[in-house]
Amino acid sequence: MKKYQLVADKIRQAIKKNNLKRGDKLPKIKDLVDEFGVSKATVLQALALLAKQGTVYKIQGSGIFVREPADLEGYMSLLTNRGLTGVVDNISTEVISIDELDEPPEKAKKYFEDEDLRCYCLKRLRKTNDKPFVLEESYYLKKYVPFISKEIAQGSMFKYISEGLNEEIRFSDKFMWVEKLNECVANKLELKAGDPALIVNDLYYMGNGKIFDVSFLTYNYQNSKFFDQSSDEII
Amino acid sequence: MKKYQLVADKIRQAIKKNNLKRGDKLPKIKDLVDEFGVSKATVLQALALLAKQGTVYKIQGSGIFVREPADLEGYMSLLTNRGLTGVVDNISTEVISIDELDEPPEKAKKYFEDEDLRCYCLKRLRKTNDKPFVLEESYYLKKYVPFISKEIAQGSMFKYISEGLNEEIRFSDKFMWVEKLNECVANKLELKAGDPALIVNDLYYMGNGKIFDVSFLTYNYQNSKFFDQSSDEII
DNA sequence: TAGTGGTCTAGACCACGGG
DNA sequence: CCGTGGTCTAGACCACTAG
Repeated sequence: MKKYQLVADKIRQAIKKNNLKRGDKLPKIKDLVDEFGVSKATVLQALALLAKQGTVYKIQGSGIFVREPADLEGYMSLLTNRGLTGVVDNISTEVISIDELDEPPEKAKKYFEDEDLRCYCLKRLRKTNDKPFVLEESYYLKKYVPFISKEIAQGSMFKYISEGLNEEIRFSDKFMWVEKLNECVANKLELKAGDPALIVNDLYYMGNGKIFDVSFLTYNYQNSKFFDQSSDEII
Repeated sequence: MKKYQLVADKIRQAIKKNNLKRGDKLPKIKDLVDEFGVSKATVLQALALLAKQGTVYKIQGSGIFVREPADLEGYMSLLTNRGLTGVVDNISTEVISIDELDEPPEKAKKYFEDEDLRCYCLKRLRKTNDKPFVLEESYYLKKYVPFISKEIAQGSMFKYISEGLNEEIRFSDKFMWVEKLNECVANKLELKAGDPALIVNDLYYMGNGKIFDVSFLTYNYQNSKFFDQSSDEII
């Protein structure tokens, strides 16, 4: 565990413990430096991490403040590459199919840059409180994800990749649009043909810069809403 | 202009000038330090900025590489708080109405934390290549945005606020969902009642942590698609 | 004008990737 | 093993906020 992550965790805990709310002030940087016995740069890194996650913001000449989202109940983060966490409760997963392909269909193939295009095609329906909210169609290169079983697919693929395979997801590209559902997809999502849906096309990159996963997510418009907290801080 | 911004600009220019493509390698950090005559920390800050903008990525023990989005033609960034830039061309704006209110409607009012709730309500229809792609309904607190004219609203509100009013937009919360359009909104977007739309509810914060703008954007599903590039780098 | 965050330096040492 | 990025330190000085 890196020092700045530890410091970030401690600050997060302190916010929770002291029940600090949006706009409440944190100790000044110098105090954090003394309290945690680290250098200013390390505290700044920790604060950068927290700022990126939407937990705090800094005002030059004034202080560090808690930035708490008004109310995220039921909203899910579109943007962190960490799967679904926290705000969406009672998630269950129905594995529809796991196929092994010599190469993915064109819509996914065009993004991969490896020669060896053998891949898994995984289709899942994910539910929250028994209501379907997203239909997933994912293509994983076997080169990076050599094995997927139904049991694995039942859980978090992110967790499996990072912990089970010890591969790191470093960044992602997302393409999003809205369209009308066709009957087949609509049925799976318990909607009707012509109903609206948000489509998210995700490209996930390994630590080496190669795409290992191309996914297409179709969200049920009635059971999914999203949030994002952005900040212009770098450090 | 800060040093790390200058360094970031120079690196960006070098990528362009040398026609570097996705996966191409940049000089190592030590060389960038020497070339620009700054410290390692400054180069790291510049690279953090570029990483955040999706321009580069680093691989420990290997190097710094160009991260170029495959093809962003026609896609717009949902996430930068900088208005619409670059990828969407030929933008025109039709100002529908500018009203002065003693307080905003409840859906916007609930987010503001100031006592003085006098505000402008600005409605605009934005088009790309003469096709409507988003209907905007924005509430600006007069305390922070004391004046809006039709001429101003015709241009970029972001530019007006940052350059004209010299106020800084520091961060934002976004809430997003998909719904079916009602007839009135559909007409403005040249769609039909019941057609799908992406709704984005934006909260924009000033440098002092106060919300000054609450906006509701309704996107035409046929004329708008979005992208986001994320990375887990902090610095 | 005091207090607080922002930028920058110079350099030490760690950790990972790839030949 | 070497080259490269990652983390961390200690401290100087700048820039902004607010009373």
